[in-house]
Amino acid sequence: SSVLAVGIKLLGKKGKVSAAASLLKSLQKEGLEIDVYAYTSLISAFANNGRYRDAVEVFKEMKEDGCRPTLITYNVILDVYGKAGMPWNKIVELYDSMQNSGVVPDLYTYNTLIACCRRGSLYEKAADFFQEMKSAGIEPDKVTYNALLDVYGKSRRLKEAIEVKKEMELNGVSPSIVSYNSLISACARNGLLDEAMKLKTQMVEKGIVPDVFTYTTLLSGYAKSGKDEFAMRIYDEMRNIGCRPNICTFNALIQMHGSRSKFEDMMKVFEEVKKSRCEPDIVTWNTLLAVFGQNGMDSEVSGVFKQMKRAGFVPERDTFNKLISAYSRCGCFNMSMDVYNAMLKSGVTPDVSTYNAVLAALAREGDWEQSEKVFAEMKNRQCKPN
RNA sequence: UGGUUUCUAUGUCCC
Repeated sequence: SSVLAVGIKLLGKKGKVSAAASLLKSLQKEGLEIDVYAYTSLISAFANNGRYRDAVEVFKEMKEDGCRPTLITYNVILDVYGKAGMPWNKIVELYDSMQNSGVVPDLYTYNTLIACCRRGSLYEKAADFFQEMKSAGIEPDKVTYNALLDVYGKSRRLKEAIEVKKEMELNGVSPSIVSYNSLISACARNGLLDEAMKLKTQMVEKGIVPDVFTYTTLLSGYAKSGKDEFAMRIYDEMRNIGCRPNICTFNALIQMHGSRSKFEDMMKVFEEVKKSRCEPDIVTWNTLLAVFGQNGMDSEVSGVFKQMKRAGFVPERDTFNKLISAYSRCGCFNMSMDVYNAMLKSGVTPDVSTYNAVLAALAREGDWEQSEKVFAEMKNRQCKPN
């Protein structure tokens, strides 16, 4: 069975996580008892491939199978809950059940819990966990500080984020490239590009070389502030110093040009992606869909959707949401509803954004009868209107 | 430590 865990891990690393899952299933059918290592590896494999729902399913199955989760299993699934954007009470429930079954949280647990607080700007909760771990005698490490710093940054608490940087320095943990990138991102998010550039200078003075994260953050920050020339200057600088743009960098450029309706520049970047031995990812496809959708270019939307599927992408909820909205904005009401039905058929659960997009489409069409039905269905499915 | 876990960048519905 240890062999199984290693096999699952290897398949997961290659992105063949479905194969890993069926391997486990078939061995189980043959009567092999699946151990906690194998289950945990599979959960982890799903998580690394972004398939959080499947990861949670495996966690449920392992418990039904009578297999007791270990500390590591809990740590992995906590991370999954955070990345999947599970509601906070679910995360707390999991943390409680972990402790109730006698599993003692470790450094990783706390780091993961703090990282979970980034969603929803739960900086007070993060601070509580930070205290709790210290009371439990666990020394925060660089990941702890960086996670906490990032929570503050994402909660628009720049001052507190900077305080964390000071505190880590006082405790003998030097801010790393992650710390700087996180702070730069926090500044950029608040439109403080001058501050962001100062931090970049500071990191260089400390001997830290800006990386593709740094540059992409700054590029997108300038783009969002409407300072396209500065954004392009950043892009030039990164290439001049030999920092290779990756798919995230290209996506930021595609978004920048697209939002200015500079379709030719946008498609040039899209071509550049292929030239650079990069593969378009789900963000690339969703960005293109959104841009064409918002500009009423329905044949382009369909073309992109086809290309995306040809490239082997299985549309997820985000994509469906964007398509529903895109077709509706293009005046293609029927197409928009077809997408909604296709989404339901493929087993993807609508979320509040889906319902908002569908309701908006129905509103544009003036179909208030149907929209009342959808609104009722939304409440039936326990989906809270916002 | 038999193998599995934690931190930073790009896209996001409605208004």
